[in-house]
Amino acid sequence: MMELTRKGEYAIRGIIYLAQQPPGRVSLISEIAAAAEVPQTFLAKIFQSFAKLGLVTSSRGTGGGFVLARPASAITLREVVEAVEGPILPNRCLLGSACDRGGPCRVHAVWKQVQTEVVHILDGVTIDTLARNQDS
Amino acid sequence: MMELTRKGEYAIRGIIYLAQQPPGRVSLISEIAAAAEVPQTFLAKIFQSFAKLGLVTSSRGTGGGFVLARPASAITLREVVEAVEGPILPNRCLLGSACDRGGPCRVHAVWKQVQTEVVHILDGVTIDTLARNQDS
DNA sequence: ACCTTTAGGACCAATTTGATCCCCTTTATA
DNA sequence: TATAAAGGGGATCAAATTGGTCCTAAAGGT
Ligand code: SF4
Ligand code: SF4
Repeated sequence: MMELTRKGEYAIRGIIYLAQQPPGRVSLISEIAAAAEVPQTFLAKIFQSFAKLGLVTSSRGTGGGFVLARPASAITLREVVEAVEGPILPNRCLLGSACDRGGPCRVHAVWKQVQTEVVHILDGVTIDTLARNQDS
Repeated sequence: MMELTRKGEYAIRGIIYLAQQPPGRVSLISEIAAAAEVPQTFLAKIFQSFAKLGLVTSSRGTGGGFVLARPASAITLREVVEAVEGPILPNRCLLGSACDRGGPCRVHAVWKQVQTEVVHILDGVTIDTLARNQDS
């Protein structure tokens, strides 16, 4: 239950690589894909989502590629995950106001709590933390 | 992300109904399905899982049906969810010891934390709590 | 025997996931 | 102003998962 999909895993690996580059350095999608060991065309889609959400800046043409749009310390794991997997939502009923049955039941509050906790954890982790190498 | 499937939702609704019955009262799957508004044959499968895991006791033939195998206060929401959805596992790498890539990365610890938190929340909720009606 | 009720497996349609391909647009520069 | 080098976006597709049905067998009561 609650498994991250490949897309989410790839997204994280990809943006971590980008965060490990010298600030301002432009990376090609082919380069990122190779480094993160992810199918290139698939990763391209993922980075399109990133760009649309303003996590990364993309530029086309010769010399184009991707750069982080903000410092890695200002991008949270939650943003990255939600960019490709959609909102953290343990139960559908957390989106629509009420249940399709007779009003929200007691389980509702539990899912709400799960959602809150997970969001909190993921909000507390920034990409620069993840990008730091094992050593130190 | 992290959505409970129909199966999980049905499982919870079904076992809550069972918990709301007078202790020892045997319920037919048809009765539970009608009350919980769940496809009967599908719910039957779910209760089979419950039975195999010892959450409910089943008996066949005339007068047969399902009863909780333990008091509702001794069945946690986690048990119910895991019975049908499998273990709480935010990332595959939490199951196999190490990653298929170069050893567990820093993200690993985050997923571990998510898992621990969610398990903790779900372990803290018992079915009798959920079964109590809105009033009081 | 016969009816009732769960057990278990086979089976199936719809959806989601994981991925590839192709053509378009943008941009630098020869 | 070609032309090559990127990314953008849509169509498409196979595999896996989800959601659900059906049928037969086994067990238990009368
Ligand atoms: S039954 Fe409860 S948990 Fe399920 S959808 Fe309705 S309010 Fe949400
Ligand atoms: S890259 Fe990190 S989070 Fe992903 S599977 Fe490997 S250890 Fe787990």
